[in-house]
Amino acid sequence: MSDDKKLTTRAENFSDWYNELVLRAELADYSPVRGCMVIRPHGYGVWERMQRALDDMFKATGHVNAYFPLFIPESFLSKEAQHVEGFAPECAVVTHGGGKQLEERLVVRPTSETIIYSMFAKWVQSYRDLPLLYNQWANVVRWEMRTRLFLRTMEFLWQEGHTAHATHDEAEAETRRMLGVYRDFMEGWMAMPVITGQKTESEKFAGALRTYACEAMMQDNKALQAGTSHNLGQNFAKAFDLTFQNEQGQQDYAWNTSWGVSTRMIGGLVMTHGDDSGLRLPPRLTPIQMVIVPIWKTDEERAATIEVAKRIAEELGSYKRPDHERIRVHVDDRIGIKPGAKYYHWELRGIPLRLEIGPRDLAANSGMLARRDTREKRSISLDALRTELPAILDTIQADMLAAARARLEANTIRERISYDRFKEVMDGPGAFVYAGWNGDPAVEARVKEETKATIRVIPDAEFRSSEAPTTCMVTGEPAKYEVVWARSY
RNA sequence: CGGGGCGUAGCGUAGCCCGGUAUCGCGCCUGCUUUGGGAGCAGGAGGUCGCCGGUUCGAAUCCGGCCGCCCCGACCA
Repeated sequence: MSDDKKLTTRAENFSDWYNELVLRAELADYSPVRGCMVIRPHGYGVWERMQRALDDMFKATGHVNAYFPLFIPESFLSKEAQHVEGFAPECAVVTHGGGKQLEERLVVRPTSETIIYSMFAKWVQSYRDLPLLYNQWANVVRWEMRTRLFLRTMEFLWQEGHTAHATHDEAEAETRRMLGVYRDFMEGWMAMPVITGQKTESEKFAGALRTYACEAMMQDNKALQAGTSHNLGQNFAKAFDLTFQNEQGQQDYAWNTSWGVSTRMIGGLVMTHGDDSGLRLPPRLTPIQMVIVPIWKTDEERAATIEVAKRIAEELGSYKRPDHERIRVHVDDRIGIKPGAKYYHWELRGIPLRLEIGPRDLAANSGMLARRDTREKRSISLDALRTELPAILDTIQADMLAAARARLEANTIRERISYDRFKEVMDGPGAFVYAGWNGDPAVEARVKEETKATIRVIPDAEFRSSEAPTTCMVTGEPAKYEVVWARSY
């Protein structure tokens, strides 16, 4: 795809901007199958970085990976009433195989609770077998009516954690622990600040006791649910006869949790950090951290600058360097393309650093280093790259989080506002609005109907306002909770 | 599934009302000259005009049907 045209700006049309950016930065493309996308190497490279970081965090919190089948017997889904009600309408179902109609239809997993807990039931007899702390990296299918690249596709990639515990409290602690892992990942790796909290009844997972979520604010001030963690109670254990003998010798149902994040996070990354020149990738997740653009006039200069560039790339990226000192460098040695065109190319793709090396630099053993996030450009000694780059990348990572956090705060409303004012805000610029709620689902439904805004979360303590709201924004009745309202993806 | 828009070369488009097999830009290929913020010139390749049918001597264009995609709604990670 060509790089020569300007992007639609975010102000002109945020939605067009997003679609164009995803396509032109070569993160993904539309596929021949409606609602399904192809994740291209640049996008998949980001996903691989995400997987690696998260997988390390899961392992460090005691989890192990396993893999369960893509196909689930249709009857499994029906065993948990809420679950089937929530997922049946969006399931793809296999009716034929090998040219014959199947005796029992197979559902293509929309999520794997049922098949995983059916297996857990086989493996657990005693409290000594607990907890089971499993995770799987997989694809799932949900037959969506309306799709958008990364944000909602019919097939998507994710990880789903599934655990079984002896007590409610252990399961609750696990649910909260993994929500914290997600938050750490989103803030520490994606540089995307989130609000954590509990979902209301109407927004919780089908079959869960409680659902917790990480909500991030996109640049159009809409919320993106970026990760969820569910305390499933004993609902699935009862449906799949997942029982164990406890210390007292009695049979008891296990307590389950499940938690997941998906390729949707890549959409969140784009809408958190992208600008009108293209993508901006945080250093910890970008497939390429620095691109070197050699500049020359003569053949001799070309040979010399490319040679130096390649030597630097090899040194900095050597597998012999310790992991935290290794820099992912790409040399753009394409011939016949002017340096300026290369700058635009890599800026569109969000590469955090660009090093320009021309004949003048070579003579001084230096290069021009440009930051994608701030567009700052300065001279740097080539000998200093090795020692300085890790700190520069850390700075970019931190600055991107700080900028995103400042934007979140600038578009958050905490002062008491009237419901009329709330409607204006939602119809206008949008915001995260902290307000009192009387706890009535009917009020929630009415606000959604009238403003398209929903309660994103009942925020965790650290996010709540210093002075709790006393009245419901909509009815004026005493407030039961402080909640965060916003339109969402 | 309701509302709106659109299908012409890899991408974006003109032509369609007033039928005569296709315009322009970008990209791509070759050569030469270029290369510190989107190169220039010359030559060249690439299209069953979404699909099926109808009208006609003749259809990108008119008529009927179908399919697909995008956007807005209901649903949703």
